[in-house]
Amino acid sequence: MAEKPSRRDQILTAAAELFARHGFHGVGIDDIGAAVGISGPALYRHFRSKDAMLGEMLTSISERLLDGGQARVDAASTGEEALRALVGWHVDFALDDPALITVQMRNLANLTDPDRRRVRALQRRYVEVWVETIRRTVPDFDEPTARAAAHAVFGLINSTPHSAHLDRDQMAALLSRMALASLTPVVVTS
Amino acid sequence: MAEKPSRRDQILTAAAELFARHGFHGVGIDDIGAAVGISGPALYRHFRSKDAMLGEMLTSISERLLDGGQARVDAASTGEEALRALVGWHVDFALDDPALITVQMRNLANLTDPDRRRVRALQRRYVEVWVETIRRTVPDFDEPTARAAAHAVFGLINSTPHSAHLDRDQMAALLSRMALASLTPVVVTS
DNA sequence: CGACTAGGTAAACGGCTGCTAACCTCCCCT
DNA sequence: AGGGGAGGTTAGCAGCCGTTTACCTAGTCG
Repeated sequence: MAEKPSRRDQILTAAAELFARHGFHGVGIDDIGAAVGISGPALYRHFRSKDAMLGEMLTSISERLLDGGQARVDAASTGEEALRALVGWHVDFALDDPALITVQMRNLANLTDPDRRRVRALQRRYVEVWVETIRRTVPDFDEPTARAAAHAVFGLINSTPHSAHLDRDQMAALLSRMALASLTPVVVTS
Repeated sequence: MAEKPSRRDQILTAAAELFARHGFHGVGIDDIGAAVGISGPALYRHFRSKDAMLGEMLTSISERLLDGGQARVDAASTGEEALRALVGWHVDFALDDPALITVQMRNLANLTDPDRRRVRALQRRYVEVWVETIRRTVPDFDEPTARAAAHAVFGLINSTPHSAHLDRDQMAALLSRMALASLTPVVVTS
């Protein structure tokens, strides 16, 4: 049925789950192996090192976030529509891949220097997409304020992993509504 | 002579800073010692173990959060006033002690089992204070929704450490405004 | 059919790190 | 005046864990 979950990706998703739960240093190479049925150093047939796993994981997350966000903004015609699409995109991502979101939030410090630089650059570009979109619809925010607001909205949406007591659709509706409301304190949301 | 406050607290704040920046496992005992001018195993004159430091740090944070929040709610007369006070309290805490907030968010998993249970219990009570206060002013939220909303607001406010590009007062104003707006999507804020 | 490769195993090594041991030195205190 | 505790120091151990090594299979293919 489901075609080729190519070992590498299988390992990456299992590792993401473990990293999210126990932290990068709290997970051993043997734990990751055991999670995919093989054991221990067999992982080195697929990755150069444990750091490389985290590096690939985080760069791919950051790329997906940036590309998806950019695409949604480009597809929107009005600024308000763009903001709504951006919020929806990030909410969907956070709800569908809570482990990846958690790892991205917590484990930036565990990256090797070149990897961290790359991830940081991607994240910065993603934030810029948000900043521009926010300023289109909330003109009374100057740039630093819009940037801080973007980070605050990320925090709001990324809180998902800590509260799974609602089902997916309710959670998506709640988070979108709160995120948009937080950004448009003066305007009445439709 | 129960109080020997300086050294212990000095160590705890230094350790909090380091844990926040590099993660619990990313910080060595020697690093913590060096940060307070002494070196290495001298810390064991003050703490039983590295885990004990984290345990004491997190329980004290959780107690401070709970006590302060409860006090502010008790001092308020109306529900809306209580919510505003609660938001202000949490914003102040996050802005004044960003390292503690970061550690509390990221390093729960590194606690020993009994410590984690204690901290979890305190956090749950703090969340309950929020849930009750939210439901007083946003009656169309049922309890699980209010709980999820509380976590979302925590995420919003706790985003502070990731965006320090505004000065304290502006940041406090922005976060409070966004937090309140996210919780009262229908009502116009005064 | 034989050889190469992809992917897996178990065993061992080596560095890092939390913690202990042994010792030192002020300072306080009857 | 001098003994004991509070608080440091350095040296070293012990265990964990990422990585390497050597070896073992199945398939694939010329």
